[in-house]
Amino acid sequence: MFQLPRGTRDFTPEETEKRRYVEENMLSTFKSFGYKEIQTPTFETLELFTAKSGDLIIDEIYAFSDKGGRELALRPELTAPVMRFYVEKMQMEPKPLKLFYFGNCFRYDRPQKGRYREFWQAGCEIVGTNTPEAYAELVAMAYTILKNVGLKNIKLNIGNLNIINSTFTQLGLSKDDQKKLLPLIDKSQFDDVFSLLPDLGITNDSAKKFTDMLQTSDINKIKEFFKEDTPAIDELSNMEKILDLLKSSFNVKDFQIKMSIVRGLDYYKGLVFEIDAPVLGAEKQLCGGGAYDLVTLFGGRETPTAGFAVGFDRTILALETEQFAFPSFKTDVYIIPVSKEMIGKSIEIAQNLRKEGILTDLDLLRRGIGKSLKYANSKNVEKVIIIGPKELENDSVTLRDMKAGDQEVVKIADIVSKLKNN
RNA sequence: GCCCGGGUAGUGUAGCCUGGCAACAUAUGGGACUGUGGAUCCUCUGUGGCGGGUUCAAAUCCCGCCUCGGGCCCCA
Repeated sequence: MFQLPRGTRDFTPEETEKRRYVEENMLSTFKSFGYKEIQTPTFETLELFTAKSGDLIIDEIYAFSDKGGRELALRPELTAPVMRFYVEKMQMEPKPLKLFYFGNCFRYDRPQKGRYREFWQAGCEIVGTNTPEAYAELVAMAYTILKNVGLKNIKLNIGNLNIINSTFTQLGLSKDDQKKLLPLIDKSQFDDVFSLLPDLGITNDSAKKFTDMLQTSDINKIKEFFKEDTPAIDELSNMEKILDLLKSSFNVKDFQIKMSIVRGLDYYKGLVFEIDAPVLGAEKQLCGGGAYDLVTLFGGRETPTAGFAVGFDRTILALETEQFAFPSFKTDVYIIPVSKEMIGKSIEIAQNLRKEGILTDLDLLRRGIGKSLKYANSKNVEKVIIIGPKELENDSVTLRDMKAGDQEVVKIADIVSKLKNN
């Protein structure tokens, strides 16, 4: 017996149908916002990812050498590949450039619910604009994607790294000090932040104002923290515009300002946001994104970029936890030949139905009618066509409605119209 | 990488503590039923995650590993 590799999964027909439904739903939302889908390879050069995220992450990357000695890696995420693609081949495309993707990614991590070694991400990047309306649209689209697939209970949090950085500057905190604070802020351990600040030379009063600011969702309170002429004021008014547009024009109202969003890496600039599904427990983040700069890191001409990624597997889990009613995908018709002699004619009829776009299955086990009906029933097929010599003499078949339990004799020429009318 | 809890036919479970023929339900194939389903009955097939130890004897006790899950770490 062989076993699945740790952290990977098989998907049954039912699961695959669910996943395909959600995938198509997500992709159509991207498209509705004018985004175009792209694809990149499953593996890339290892340095693409280490350049972006540092050598540390190599522990969590599926890295390998190929037979030519090239250092390669299964992609752990898709932003870097998309930006590589952009810098290599798409820099001259008209702006803004709106790209989305859907694909599997790989991380060597301890698996648990909502975290797998092979997982799927849907996401997008927008290149060449940093207007408030572009960012508001980005956030609204992330929110809309999750709402459109049918999630009821999600939480959208919006922050801004430039503003956080300005607070550090204003408080006169060194890079080292910031490194101590950021993990605590990220984990919302504000009491620990507060008690650490005096050690870094911050007065109790400032420390209080700082930790209050981190926890407020009132943008005016955040403004009060800053002196009039700091760059943060511009960033704040930008953020205010984004939030206004979200609320009044995109009609996305249930979000929170959360200044304590830090996100992992330092190529994020300005806007950051996250969407959680509280039902999921420990691994509850469904979506994360923001503005970032990878283009210059990858050798391209400087241009604003922003994007987000949605955890596809977690979205499915959240839908299941919320007991979402996934549509069922049934076979429309099951054809039963009553005897061996009827098989040829049955196949012929099946083929005609298939040409008409009717999902048609056919008995392939030469089973009796009773068993065949039982099978059709267990597969939730709605209609059964029974093909036997009696009806065939009049160019007819028996069409049986499995739900109602009644049946009628129908001319072969009329089957399609009969089926389509129901 | 750390702590904790699981793993018994395809699926869901019992038995484990206190070692003694592996059980039940359901599903699958065949049949009762040679032209009519969901019911009923009969029947075939299919089981201890893997490896080692203790023992006359291991699903059961012990050890290691694999794997799933809860919580950490991390989360690009």
